[in-house]
Amino acid sequence: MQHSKEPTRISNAVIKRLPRYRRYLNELRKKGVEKISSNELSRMIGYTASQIRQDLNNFGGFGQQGYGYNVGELHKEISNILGLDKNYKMVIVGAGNLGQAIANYTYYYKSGFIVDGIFEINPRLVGIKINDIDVMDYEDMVSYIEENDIDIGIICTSKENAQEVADRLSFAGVNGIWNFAPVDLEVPSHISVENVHLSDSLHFLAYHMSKSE
Amino acid sequence: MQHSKEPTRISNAVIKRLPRYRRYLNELRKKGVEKISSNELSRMIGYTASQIRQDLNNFGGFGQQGYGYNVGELHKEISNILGLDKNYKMVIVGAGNLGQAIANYTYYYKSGFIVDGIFEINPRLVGIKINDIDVMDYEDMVSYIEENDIDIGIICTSKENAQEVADRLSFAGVNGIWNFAPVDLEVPSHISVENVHLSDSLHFLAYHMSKSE
DNA sequence: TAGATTGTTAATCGATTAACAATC
DNA sequence: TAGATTGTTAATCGATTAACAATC
Repeated sequence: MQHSKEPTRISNAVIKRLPRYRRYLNELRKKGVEKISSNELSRMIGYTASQIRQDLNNFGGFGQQGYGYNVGELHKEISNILGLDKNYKMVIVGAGNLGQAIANYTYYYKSGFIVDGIFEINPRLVGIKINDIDVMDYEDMVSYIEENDIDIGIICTSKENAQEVADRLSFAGVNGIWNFAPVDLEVPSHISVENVHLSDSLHFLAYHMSKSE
Repeated sequence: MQHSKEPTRISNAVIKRLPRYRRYLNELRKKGVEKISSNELSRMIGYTASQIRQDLNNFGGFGQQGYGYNVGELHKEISNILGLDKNYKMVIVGAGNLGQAIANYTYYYKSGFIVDGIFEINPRLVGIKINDIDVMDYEDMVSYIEENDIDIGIICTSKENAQEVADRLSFAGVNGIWNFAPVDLEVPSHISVENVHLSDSLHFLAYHMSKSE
């Protein structure tokens, strides 16, 4: 009860649920729904009402007793908590299939994640454009990141090159790394890493498929 | 102590760690390392030795007291547990950027996941090949899946179409769905769904970036 | 045999759920 | 006011870690 807000560290289990809350709230908002109770949300999302209230109260009391939560307001609060009230400048490293796919995949633009450039070693690809984004020489990456205040590096290289790329991104000063290479990276503690391990995901699916037969 | 093995359900927390164990064991194997202790593994992977032993003992005693674990053997055991001792036939639904990327991304081939076909509504794309895989008419998907014993459907459509696709895949008889659309699907309980929610992943990264400043 | 390391039980920690008083 | 629903504390459940006996 002393001091300001957010005294305790919030667990990742809670944070992982926030984007999902946000997605449902966004759908409700688009449908013109103004108000929602934890019970109604529970029925939609599948988490218990108790958990929803518990989760939200980690960040403050967004609801109103006897009424529920205001959909638009809660959506905005969660967006803010997630850090979506600003834009993020990103570069992709590796212009292979995966890098190209991510350059072309514009879904996340809406929430302020902008791909600013693509870096590649293969000289054949340097100079072309993908989805109107320049493919540049990997050797020029560090200076580019420094000069353009890039926030996030997206690693789309082979697993053999991924650590070297992570080192260079860290040195250049990104704050976050979105890693698609199937390897765990070592980076300075002030840099955040989020892994998308597609093969792990597929193996997890395989497990459940082979069990349910 | 009665009955056969695996009496209790294994938690997803455990299963999620298995692909990671497997990756490290594979690297060790390639380096020619034959034997590893839970303590050495712990130092590499970052889980506690206790947790590693606990995890592995959910499936049986793969180690030898006073010695440790045989790398090759353990790798194989984990592969089997995950269901990687067979091949999986997959179809991609949606030949947009993401679908094309996945068709081109051949990383998971190595572990027996084979893309057999791509289905698309847009008639302009029907008939072309992507990475030597036929793009076929979405209308023909159900019969194709039935005739070719497809195991997994990969959903790369918009979120608006994803549920309809999931319904059709379920009807056609796939056992698993790998869902890249940013929406949670409803499917019969015997079908396994694994979500890759790229925007959620990016939002999770954004949270940690904005907190560590 | 002595040393090492597993397999497994017990203790701890953390996350989820239940309950209910506060309050709109 | 009565009814509804939150915010929050307490109870439960499950997962992780510690400890150690079993055993190679």
